[in-house]
Amino acid sequence: MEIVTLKKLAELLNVSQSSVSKALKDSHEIGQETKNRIKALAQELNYKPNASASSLRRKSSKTIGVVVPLITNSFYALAMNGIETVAQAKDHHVLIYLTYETYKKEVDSIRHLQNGIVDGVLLSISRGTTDYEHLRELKSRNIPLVFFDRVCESMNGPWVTVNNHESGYAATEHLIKNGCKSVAYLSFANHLSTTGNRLKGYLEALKKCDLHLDEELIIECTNNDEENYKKIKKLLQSKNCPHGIFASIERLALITYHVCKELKLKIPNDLKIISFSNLETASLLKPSLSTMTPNAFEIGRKAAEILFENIEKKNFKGKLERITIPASLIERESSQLLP
Amino acid sequence: MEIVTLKKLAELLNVSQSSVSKALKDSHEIGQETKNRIKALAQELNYKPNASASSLRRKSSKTIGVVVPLITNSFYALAMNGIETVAQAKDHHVLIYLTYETYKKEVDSIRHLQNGIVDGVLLSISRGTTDYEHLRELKSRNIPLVFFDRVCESMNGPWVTVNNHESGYAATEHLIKNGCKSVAYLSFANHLSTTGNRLKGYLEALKKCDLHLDEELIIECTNNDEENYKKIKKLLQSKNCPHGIFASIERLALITYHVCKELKLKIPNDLKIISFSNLETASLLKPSLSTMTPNAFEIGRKAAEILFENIEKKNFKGKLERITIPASLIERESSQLLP
DNA sequence: CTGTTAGCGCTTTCAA
DNA sequence: TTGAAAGCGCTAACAG
Repeated sequence: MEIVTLKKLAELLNVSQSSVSKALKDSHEIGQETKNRIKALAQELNYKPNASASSLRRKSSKTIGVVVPLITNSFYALAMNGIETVAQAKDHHVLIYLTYETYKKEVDSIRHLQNGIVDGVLLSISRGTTDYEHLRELKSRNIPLVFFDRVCESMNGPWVTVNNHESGYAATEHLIKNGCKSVAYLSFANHLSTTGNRLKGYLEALKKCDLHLDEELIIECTNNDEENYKKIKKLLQSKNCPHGIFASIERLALITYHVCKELKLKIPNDLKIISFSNLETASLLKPSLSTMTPNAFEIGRKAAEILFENIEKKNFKGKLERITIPASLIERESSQLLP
Repeated sequence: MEIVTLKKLAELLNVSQSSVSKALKDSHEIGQETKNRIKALAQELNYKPNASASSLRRKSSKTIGVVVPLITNSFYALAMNGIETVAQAKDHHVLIYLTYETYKKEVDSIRHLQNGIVDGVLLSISRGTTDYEHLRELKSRNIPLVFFDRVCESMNGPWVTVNNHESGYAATEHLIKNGCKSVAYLSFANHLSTTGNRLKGYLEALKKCDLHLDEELIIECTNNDEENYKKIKKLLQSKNCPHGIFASIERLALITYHVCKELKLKIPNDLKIISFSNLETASLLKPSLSTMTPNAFEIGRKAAEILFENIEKKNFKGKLERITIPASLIERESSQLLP
């Protein structure tokens, strides 16, 4: 089966290619009569505009790109829904790129997006990224960029994220109030704006509550879950074993649950836990997991909204929107105060 | 900042545009000397090939599209990893489209993919899809299509999926062997190849085990979780309350857990549960959830592999690959045989 | 080894 | 209201 192009339609109808193009876009320059004929044939032959050609020409594509580190993280899955809601209203497609927390894939993705393929980009930077040249390139091509969740504080761009510092503070304070005399922090990539600020909140809470800061209670976790498991196990077996654990990301809380199972530690009796998380099953776990829960949907929605503002008035230098949306502390069994 | 194109590089270096193009592709037609000069300048000026232009010209884009109903489902999140592994090896990008279980978004996505933007498509069809015209269009444009997970049995295409019938049988039989005299099936869109075949397996197991088939124990669930909650609650409150429940998808098992919590039903004492699921937290739930677990990564990996076979020998009519990968029965507390 | 040339399919002046 | 023509940036066949 032959592929139908504007040219072919034009030949078949004995009109010019440009008339066909205009007619299909409902341009006022074309008479109703001709429009109808053209549209009818296009429909019949199942004409589909070639996306590459039109974006090459127009340098715009009715598509936005979303670049995220992982999708096995409930936060991103939910944020995506918020993004989609807006994109749909604006009649744009959404392309998702996964970076798997690596710098290389992030650069690749941004580069792929750099030419005509999208009108704007939403990005949550990956763990491996410390250099931002690829983002500057993107901006230098006038492709609007909005950070969400993990933002780049050293770049001059709009963003939407969680109130990480305050929430980190609140989570730690919650554990202390519920009786923990020592609290460990399971860290993940402290250079990231999210987990880095959660750490700051943790430190601040220790100070305010007059708890001694023990460096050994700050566990540096990575993408390697087996290692994380070992580190956490070691912590919980040491005589330095803390009363409470604050996990900076949900994966680490789950690993802690597994370790406790192995070591037969009772939560919250032997150890209290709270975690940043959007996990749907938090309330069904044994014991149910106390969480600091970001409003993922809203963060996605708002970021997309700002992106479209930037796309629509590309040349207008508006104010720099940087929005912080509070997370909610949801107290469940894992951090319960015991009688 | 000016955008750098091949033409500009050519002018600056006093060579032809085609030489630049070839040099950057490391063509053997170009001398080492010239190559070096060209590459150096390209690097310096931060040249980025225009993806639209080159795919318009080559009619190939080094990109594949993956269209899935949802990403808040751990199966798809994991399958994506398998797909990515292959795509990466083949030096292709992956674009993800979410259909949110709707026919409209599936058609939109497939149409968007229909021109030049991708070299091939992986698809798990959405709940709302019953008409396949959009897929025929895709094929008529010679864009290879491979189904994964939810396949379209009435279309003549390759696929990779779970052994749904057998697994449905095994899950049901497992409940019966562990003492359930009656088993309910939480269905979801029986017209889908996955859940439809699970239902068949369920029915077959009832028959083989001489259990009476009670139509009222087949609960038709939808995308509306509130309604699903009500339906399941009604089932568990009725005098017809089954001994066991087999959930066709993981969301429904979680809802059942919530209902049991509300009704203070003890699992597995009052009710045993097993579910199709790739949920990471299955073993941490209270009680831990018995699952029939598809090999999501492998399904994604294999589907991508077949897609690339199709892309690479586009005109070769190879055999139609239709692969079934077995799921694993993982017995946990929720379906335990009681003493 | 290097360059010339002709488009890919579409949009957009500008002229009729 | 319609059409002619130029060109987006790149590739590839062909010539030198």
